Amino acid sequence: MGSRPRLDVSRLRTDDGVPKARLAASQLRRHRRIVDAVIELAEKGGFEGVRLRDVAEVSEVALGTLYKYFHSKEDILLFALTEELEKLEHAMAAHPVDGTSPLTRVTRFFERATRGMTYRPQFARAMLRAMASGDVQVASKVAGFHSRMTRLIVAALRGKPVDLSRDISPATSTERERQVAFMLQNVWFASLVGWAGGLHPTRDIASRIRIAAALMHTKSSED
Amino acid sequence: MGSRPRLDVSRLRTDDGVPKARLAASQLRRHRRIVDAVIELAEKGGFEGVRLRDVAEVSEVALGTLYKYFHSKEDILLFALTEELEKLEHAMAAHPVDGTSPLTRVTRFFERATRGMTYRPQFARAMLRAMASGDVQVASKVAGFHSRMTRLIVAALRGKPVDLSRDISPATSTERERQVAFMLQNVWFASLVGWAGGLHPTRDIASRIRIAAALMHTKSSED
DNA sequence: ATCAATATTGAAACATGTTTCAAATATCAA
DNA sequence: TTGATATTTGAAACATGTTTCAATATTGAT
Repeated sequence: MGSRPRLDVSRLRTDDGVPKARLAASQLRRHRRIVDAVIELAEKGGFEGVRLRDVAEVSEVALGTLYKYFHSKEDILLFALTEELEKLEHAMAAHPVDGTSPLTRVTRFFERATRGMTYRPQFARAMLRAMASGDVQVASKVAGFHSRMTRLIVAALRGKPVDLSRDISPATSTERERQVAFMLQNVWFASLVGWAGGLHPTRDIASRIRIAAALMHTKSSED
Repeated sequence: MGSRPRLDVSRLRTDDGVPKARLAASQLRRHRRIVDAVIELAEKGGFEGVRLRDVAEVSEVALGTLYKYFHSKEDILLFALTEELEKLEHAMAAHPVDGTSPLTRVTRFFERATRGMTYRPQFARAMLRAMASGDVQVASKVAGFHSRMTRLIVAALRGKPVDLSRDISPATSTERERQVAFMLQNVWFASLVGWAGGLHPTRDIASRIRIAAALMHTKSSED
């Protein structure tokens, strides 16, 4: 919260993750080194494994500089999460999920998303922890994540490829679709957190989603 | 995680919050002073407002002793949350929610629960933050919280008073009821977190629950 | 190439959760 | 009451996220 960096280098990208122009190549490289170092450390030791002094050392950047680029430890992990989401978006655009009913498709979508998260368990745990930090700073980014996920879910419900070029706006989906997407995300997130805490195995995540979708009678996308 | 306290004073209560016998009265008093101090500080400054050095000072207990009674800052806040849940349980037992349909009743139940949480916003934020900490230590307590909430939700769906004397067991509810309860809790929690992060007003919490319940066709408790 | 503006470094300091431990107290059975 | 045992205290130390700042380096316009 306190004082912002004097020079707002941290605005390399907008809050939505859109790259801002006008950034020296060396700065982009520094930015990447930082993120890569965090990923590397998170893969080994999860959230706690990411010690910022180590991040600074691995990425060959001064500790103070880290804070010119990011607001906090959580902020870096959220950035990494955004990159994961981008991968998922591209995968969905290139290879839309198939299946004959919205229920099947949406279930398969979440299976894919879950696999992407749980493939590197420690890294996933670190990102989840960052999301759940409850920090106000972070909450708005989480909201952005949410609306991008909604777009993907709606596409899966409809059985159409996502149109990534199209802006994210409520106009592209019905109220009902957004409500369903909202709930499924809630269930997905809660299940991931439970999984991360060791309360249940990976497989349960998918089954909860399926149950939730079924409960909402996700048979046809309008009903 | 690390080393447990040498002498397990911290087991004043079991993980479920059930008081264990055989505790000197002076220890119970210390325990209470600690919790009260945390509540007092959390009401003023939320999660960050709870500085353990202050807790120690206000409760007139040495810092090291705090850690004989609780595993962490989150642990104390979770204890406070459990107490809130107990209040809710007693309120529901004494004055069951009424309404002619499961949808109405469950909605009213969550309105009551929400009011109980948001009445002291900073305190609520602190408890939510503790819940979301992602700590494994804490995850199992959250699971316990979950099943107690499930019992209350099922009672509301059925329009019967909770039987607090009855043990919490799956046998007391149908699969379907538990699934609905699970999802509503996910939505409730996510909405509370969104509210805590300033993303939306209190009123939206109730409306999301209503929408979620309606989506699941919570018209009669078996259907 | 030179200079002014801007960014990075290195190192120390700070804040706060958590741990440690010897000395002082409290508790309780005999 | 006394002594053995268990608990609490007080104070310092530790770990790690975050901030600060003077000295140094980089960059971009001229």
